[in-house]
Amino acid sequence: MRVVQQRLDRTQVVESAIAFVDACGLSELTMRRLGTALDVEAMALYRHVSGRADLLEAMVDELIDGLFDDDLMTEDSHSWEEYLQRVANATRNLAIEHPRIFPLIATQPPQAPWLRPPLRSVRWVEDFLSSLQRFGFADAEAVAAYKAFTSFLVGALLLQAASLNPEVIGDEEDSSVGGDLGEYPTVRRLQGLLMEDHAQREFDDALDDLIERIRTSTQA
Amino acid sequence: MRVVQQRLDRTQVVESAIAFVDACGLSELTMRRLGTALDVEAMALYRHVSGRADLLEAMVDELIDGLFDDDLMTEDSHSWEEYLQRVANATRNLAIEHPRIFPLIATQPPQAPWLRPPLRSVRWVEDFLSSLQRFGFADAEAVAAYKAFTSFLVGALLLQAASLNPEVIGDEEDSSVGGDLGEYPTVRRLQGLLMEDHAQREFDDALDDLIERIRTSTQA
DNA sequence: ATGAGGTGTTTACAGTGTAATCGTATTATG
DNA sequence: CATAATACGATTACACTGTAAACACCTCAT
Repeated sequence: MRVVQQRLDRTQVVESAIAFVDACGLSELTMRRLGTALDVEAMALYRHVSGRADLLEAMVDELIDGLFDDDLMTEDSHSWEEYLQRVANATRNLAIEHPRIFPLIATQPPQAPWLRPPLRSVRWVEDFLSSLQRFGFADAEAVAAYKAFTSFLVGALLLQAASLNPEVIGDEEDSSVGGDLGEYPTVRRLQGLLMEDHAQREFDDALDDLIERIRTSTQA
Repeated sequence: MRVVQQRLDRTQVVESAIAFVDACGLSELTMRRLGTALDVEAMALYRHVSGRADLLEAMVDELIDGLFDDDLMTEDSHSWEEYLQRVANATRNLAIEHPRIFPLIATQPPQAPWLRPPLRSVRWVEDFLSSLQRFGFADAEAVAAYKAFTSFLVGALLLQAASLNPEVIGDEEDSSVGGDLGEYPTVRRLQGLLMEDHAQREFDDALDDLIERIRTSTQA
């Protein structure tokens, strides 16, 4: 966690907070506890962070801007379809690596009303829109694609992250998870199918379909 | 809020909590404050609710089960497409009427791992699956539709609710919301388009597309 | 009338975010 | 290098949170 180091750093605070939430969950994150994790009194954090709200915002910003460093993002795309696929999978990796923080990314009020989670930084919107325009998208088409794409990501990945969350209630191995299910015959019959995990395939299918939708919408 | 009444009621507690969050936001909801809103000491709430977490869960359950009472849900659908449209629009109404609670609906860990927000009650899954099967869906098709449909709803409506949230940061009337935007020429040029609100149309379009996707996927 | 639960109140306590103040270590300036 | 300025962490303090425990009352079946 914290090595021998004399001076604290905002980056260090934020990264430790991310690690802490990954390990213990968001509700366990406390200024005092994060302080002891950094071997520092709680009030020391306020030199680098204006408060808990600012810390949460900084964690989200850190992760979202860290997306640019994903391997998928380091090389250029040769088509807008490839670009969308790279961004989608990089974001998916993020959701899988930080399932307890992703709800925050999806939920925290953005800095401007037109910034949409999870691509909620001006830098990302610039990259997204300019990339699509580089491949011939008109203004309105690029903006429409941004909105549709962010909606898709939030929907697919928030539920993916939820399924990875350790604090989900019913994870007994019993097949009759919810109790009797006596009045719900269809659910009981299909429970096996409901529990099957095809998240990766469903994600890819939905993404392919979104790409197809964007394609026909820009051709028209 | 609370009329003259001698005995408190769990329903009353939960409904008051919903009204309180609608009015003041989730972070303002406090046992003490909800108590005074009900003209009661905070500890009295614990007779009807086992704690704050239980209260939040009860609020979500109340709203989700209340979906069945929406006008759109009272009459039967004559096709699975119509059913999906009714459920989608009823949920959309819910998100619009309670934008400050919808993040909770989308985020709160479900009672079983195979329950997906926002249709996160066994009763709703039963209704959804059995309805689709009534229109000829095979087992796996109905389950796949449930997963795709819930992802769509969460993505579209969480961002819709966020845009309605009063606590969004930048709502100055200034057109240069985020600051300079000097290094982001595309964003600056398209900012007007980004701020335009076509939520209803985008929702309908995405829903139509999802329906089309489900149709072709079940025919194959 | 009498007992027994159920319901609201009071008191109490550990834990939270954070404002204010105070030394000290670090850095900038001569 | 010496000194002044500043940044940083520690300490203390306070209002507020969720909730456990004990208490008093009201309601109601017997």
